[in-house]
Amino acid sequence: MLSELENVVLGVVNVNQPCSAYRVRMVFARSPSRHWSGSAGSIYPLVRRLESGGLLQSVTRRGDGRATRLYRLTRRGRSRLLSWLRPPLPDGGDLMTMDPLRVRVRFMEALRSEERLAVLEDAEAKLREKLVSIDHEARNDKRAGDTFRYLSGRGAIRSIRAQLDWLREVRKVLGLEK
Amino acid sequence: MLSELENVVLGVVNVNQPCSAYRVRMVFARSPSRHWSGSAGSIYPLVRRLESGGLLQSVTRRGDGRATRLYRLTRRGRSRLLSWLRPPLPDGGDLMTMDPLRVRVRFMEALRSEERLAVLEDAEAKLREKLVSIDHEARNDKRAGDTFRYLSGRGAIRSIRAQLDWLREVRKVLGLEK
DNA sequence: TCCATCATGTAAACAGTTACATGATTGC
DNA sequence: GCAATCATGTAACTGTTTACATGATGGA
Repeated sequence: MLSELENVVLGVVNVNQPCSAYRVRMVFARSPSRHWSGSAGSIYPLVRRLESGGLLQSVTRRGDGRATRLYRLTRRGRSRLLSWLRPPLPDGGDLMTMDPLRVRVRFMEALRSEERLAVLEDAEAKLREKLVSIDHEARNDKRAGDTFRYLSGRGAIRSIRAQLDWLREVRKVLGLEK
Repeated sequence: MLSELENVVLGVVNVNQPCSAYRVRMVFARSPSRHWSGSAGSIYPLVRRLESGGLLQSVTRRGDGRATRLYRLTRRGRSRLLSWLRPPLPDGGDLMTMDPLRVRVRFMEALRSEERLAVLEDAEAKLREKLVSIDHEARNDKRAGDTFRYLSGRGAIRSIRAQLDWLREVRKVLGLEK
């Protein structure tokens, strides 16, 4: 079984073929989510692993002096990607997102009322800011015709909006409305 | 700096004081999210670590034959919990959730149209099922007056509903409406 | 008496991060 | 000539999981 990151890397290479490990790193580095850092220490060993497992193949671009390895999916690599993508999806528990804000609110009882309000306001400000930048990106993706990147961005937008709406519900229930 | 799990354990102990490591494990095991398993291998060394770091203190319940360690937060433990809870929150990028469904849709281009539909339908069914069980729990928490557990559950509900709404948008954009 | 649950722990493995290290290419 | 970016890699560490191992308690 491949890890989630390994499957995602297969997906990234598939979309950017032929694709250097460095480019894979940049995809993660520029991603709005910081879930995977795309650090050299994770990506280079990982693509090597996928190559020696027969899921990726590479050609080394020479002549221009620098040795850049460009990866492509093998047929086996492609069918691995497809079987990860296709149903059955992981079950409901693994499909649930983990929200660091939600876990804080779970334990927020320990705070005084004004501190609770401060947390909620800080969260709201940070989420709103993020929402703006992701919305920008999504509009660009739409304009560029990158449908699947656009749809993924739309998911992120809806998720953040849900967090924002929930924050107002939390305020209301805790009697912290402005 | 404590890890996210260490902070959450501090929160769990705080809410259930005096609290055995086993009970902490059960909180994770029964959680609808599978983000942390609460495995013995993570929890027992972790609480020991927090104890030797002066954030938890324990009394060993004897006399009834079994040796159960019951933990409480020390003053330092409590102030650590509070400083994790209080602003400033981690920035927007870390506040974003990572959604395994969203990353699959990002790469779904590789699938044929019927397969895409099958993925979306599978996701919808699994999320709906999860929604029902979390909604039950949230109602129980509300009835029991467990406000913060209730609010956290409400966050999960809103998050799943957002995923469900997004799934319909994905269908629409991809021309896969029933 | 037996099974589920409560209860504690360890060893090995695994995934990923941080920090370090090197060097070529492109544009100013 | 210099800085930013492209490009590849390793070593040490951290956090967590899986699998194993043990034993007491409470109820059918």
